[in-house]
Amino acid sequence: MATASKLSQNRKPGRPSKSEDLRDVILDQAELAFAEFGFEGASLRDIAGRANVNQALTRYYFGSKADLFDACFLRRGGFLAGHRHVNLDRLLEKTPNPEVEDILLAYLKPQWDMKYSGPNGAAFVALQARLHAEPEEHALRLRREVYDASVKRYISALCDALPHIPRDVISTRMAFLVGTYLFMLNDLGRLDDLTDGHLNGFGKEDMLHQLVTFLSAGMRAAP
Amino acid sequence: MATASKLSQNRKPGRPSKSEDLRDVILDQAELAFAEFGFEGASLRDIAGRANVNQALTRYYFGSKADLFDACFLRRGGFLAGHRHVNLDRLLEKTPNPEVEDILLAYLKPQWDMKYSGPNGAAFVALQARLHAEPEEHALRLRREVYDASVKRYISALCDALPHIPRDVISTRMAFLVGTYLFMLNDLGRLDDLTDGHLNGFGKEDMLHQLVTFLSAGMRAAP
DNA sequence: CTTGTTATTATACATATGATTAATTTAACG
DNA sequence: CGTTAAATTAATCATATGTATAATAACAAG
Repeated sequence: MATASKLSQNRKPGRPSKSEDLRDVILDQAELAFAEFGFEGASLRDIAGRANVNQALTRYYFGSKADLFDACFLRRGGFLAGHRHVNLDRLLEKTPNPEVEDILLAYLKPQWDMKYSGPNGAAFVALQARLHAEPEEHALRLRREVYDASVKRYISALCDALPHIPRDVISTRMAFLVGTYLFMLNDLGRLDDLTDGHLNGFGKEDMLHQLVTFLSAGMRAAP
Repeated sequence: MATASKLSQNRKPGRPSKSEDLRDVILDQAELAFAEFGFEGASLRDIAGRANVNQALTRYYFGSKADLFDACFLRRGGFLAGHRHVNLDRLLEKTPNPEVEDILLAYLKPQWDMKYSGPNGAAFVALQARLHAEPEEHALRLRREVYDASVKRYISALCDALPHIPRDVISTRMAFLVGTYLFMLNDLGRLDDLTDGHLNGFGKEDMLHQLVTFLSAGMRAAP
């Protein structure tokens, strides 16, 4: 562990550790606000207020509101993509020819865990769902930048596991999958409405298992 | 077909046919704007401008901005739910014990057709996707009001077709399904990104078929 | 035509917002 | 301590927005 003096050497002068904290505090609160109200609905004043910080600080650190949103998304999105990447590495290392279920689980689990890691994790799920519903070109670029590489690796893994199914079909089904789990995670709390409350019997892990079962069967279906 | 004189008798005095048209023109333009920019992002001025109408007219006809949004959603949402209802009626009448594929197709086709019925149909799909990503209580009530009854009927039909699968599981999978097709329809134009352009070979009908295949397999999966 | 009701517009109001600038504080360093 | 650069704040700007009101236009009825 680095000593305090070493840390202060690495740090640029005039930039104390406290400021790094504020940067993250702003990001955390922005995450919550964007998730709850959407990009247009959230206001910089509100975000700054939640963070107990002057509004101009958001501009100082992140530039425009759009830049703040991007920073928000890239932070946790990058973490998520990285986690997925590692999961697939480990799986392929351990099992040369993994089952479809295992591949899907490697993909879904990080998002799942994030959702239940706390309010900000859940907020990020909502953020993703919103971003997917956004038709703007910029939103599309963001998503591609963060996720595309990882998704393509998983498509390849699925192709290996399902050699009799054309790659085009697998790609399409992978897109189905993204919609399914995103929507589902975001809507989970209200799923009871459809089940007349019978859903309470399912725990979080049960639900993940159900999702994997459902999606694996879809992946395996003869085209 | 009613004569012009008869029509003018049915109409309330002081409410000429032209005004009914404007009401719909506003709804059409609001639909496009809400779909493109979201509820907060769309502005009444912009909507009124597109409709070549004074902004105060939106208030005159619909009240608040939120009311306009609701009217927007209920109009086409009601049409959609009705279409689904009829489709299931006809299916059950024709085939007492229909296949899962037929049930799902009856559910999905109306939305599919709407998407390709023109710009406003496509906009409504985007609107739905946005509304689903919205955590507000009001958005939830809207969706439930429009869709819940219809969805529950389809769940029952699926339970009959899959007697060995518990109702809870079917309900959950039906929720999966909604997420899948909504995001997919909304994302369809950009699906090429994942397939390196190979998707062009699939026509609209092919894609619907692929979706039904995928979802049917998921529905049938042993839980 | 006159009247009363509805449809439509022109205009104004109050406010919330993102951006911006200048001033102030904080901390590292010589 | 004093200097310097970065971090943080206070205050202002210009504007876009939803709401609201009053005036006008269109139209049916008598």
